[in-house]
Amino acid sequence: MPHLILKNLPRYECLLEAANTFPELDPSSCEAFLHLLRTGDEAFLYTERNLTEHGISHGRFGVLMLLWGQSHNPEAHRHGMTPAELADQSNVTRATMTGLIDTLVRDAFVKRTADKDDRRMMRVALTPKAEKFLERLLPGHFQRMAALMNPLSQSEQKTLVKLLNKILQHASTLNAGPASKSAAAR
Amino acid sequence: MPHLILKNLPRYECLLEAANTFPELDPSSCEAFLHLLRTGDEAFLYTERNLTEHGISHGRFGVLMLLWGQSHNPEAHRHGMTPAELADQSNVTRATMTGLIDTLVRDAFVKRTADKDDRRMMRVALTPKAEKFLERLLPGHFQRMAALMNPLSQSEQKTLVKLLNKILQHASTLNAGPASKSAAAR
DNA sequence: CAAAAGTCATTAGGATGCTAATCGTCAGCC
DNA sequence: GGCTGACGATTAGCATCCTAATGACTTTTG
Repeated sequence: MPHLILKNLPRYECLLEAANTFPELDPSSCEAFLHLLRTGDEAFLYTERNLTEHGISHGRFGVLMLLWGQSHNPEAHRHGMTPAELADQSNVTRATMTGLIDTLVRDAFVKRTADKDDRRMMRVALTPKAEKFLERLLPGHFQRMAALMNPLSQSEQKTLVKLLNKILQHASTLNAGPASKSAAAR
Repeated sequence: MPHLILKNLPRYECLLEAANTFPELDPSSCEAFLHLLRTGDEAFLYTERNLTEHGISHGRFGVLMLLWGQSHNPEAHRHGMTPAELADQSNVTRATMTGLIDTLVRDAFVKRTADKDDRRMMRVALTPKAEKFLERLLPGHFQRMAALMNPLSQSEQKTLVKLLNKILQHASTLNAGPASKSAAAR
């Protein structure tokens, strides 16, 4: 499930040429956009391979990390999280979260317990098995991140983060803003 | 199908703290990695919304763009491309490409014709309907790319591309290299 | 020339994640 | 107390993309 289906990005000259046909095309923006998606795909692929080798999908890993982060947070108010909380802090729907939790329960990585106060809710918590699993998995995972960013000096990494953050902030407002159904002329 | 399941990236201090538990964790690399994936997701989401509004999936759009690029390439040797060529230049398998072409044929966006010389092969080519569709769709698509990159000056965009390219080159070798089955200790 | 090996497209079956609809529970209001 | 509307979790059905296996065809080789 790559974000960009193109393996070889177009040369800059091709973008310049295409801009003759489409005046809306800004070659510099387009180049940056394509590189962003392509690099993100490749980086994602590299870490995901590690996860699948350990028999866990990316989505399930994300849920484990969310729970792990919460269980290691001193401000944590309660034990475990509800499926709704997990879904809200992820980029998946509640229905999808139900499915993710299903498979995690099947593999004994999390436990579902009914909330005492509100019987609509469930609480999801890591099992010791999951803790051990993460302790085995995470070192390699972090090593891969470091390996990926190896060609960049620390200051280059800071620059990258700064630039990406500008885009991220802007994209978030763009994505959240036009919930008004009609974003483009049809 | 986001790459990163985390909506809110961890604060840098949390990474520093986690590095105490996991000495393999390089906070700066980790931060850069997470920002890369997160920003890529958000940027992707923004352009994909435009595509779904026009009733086309991201994968199908990619195939159309590949065919469009080839048909506008003066060096193009022959008319159309084979499914294998399309799959090789994409990030999907040949089986997936068959499915993508199926739906594109159903929507009359491409035509399948048998290759005269090699009867194992098919040739896939855009229909006039697809050309018109792209001419209608692409301006908005390019505008979205430009809008996304708007907060960055042109020189910042160049810097971003340069940094991303370093990562991309390195990640490509990392991904292609260890085809030797044993990438990590099990 | 004919068997073996390789290539191309496709099919079958599975995993993942979505939207929409459903069921149970809670909270406000008469 | 008993409706009514809102919310939490789940289910059902769908789309996408994967791996592995299959059948048709071409090329190589004895």
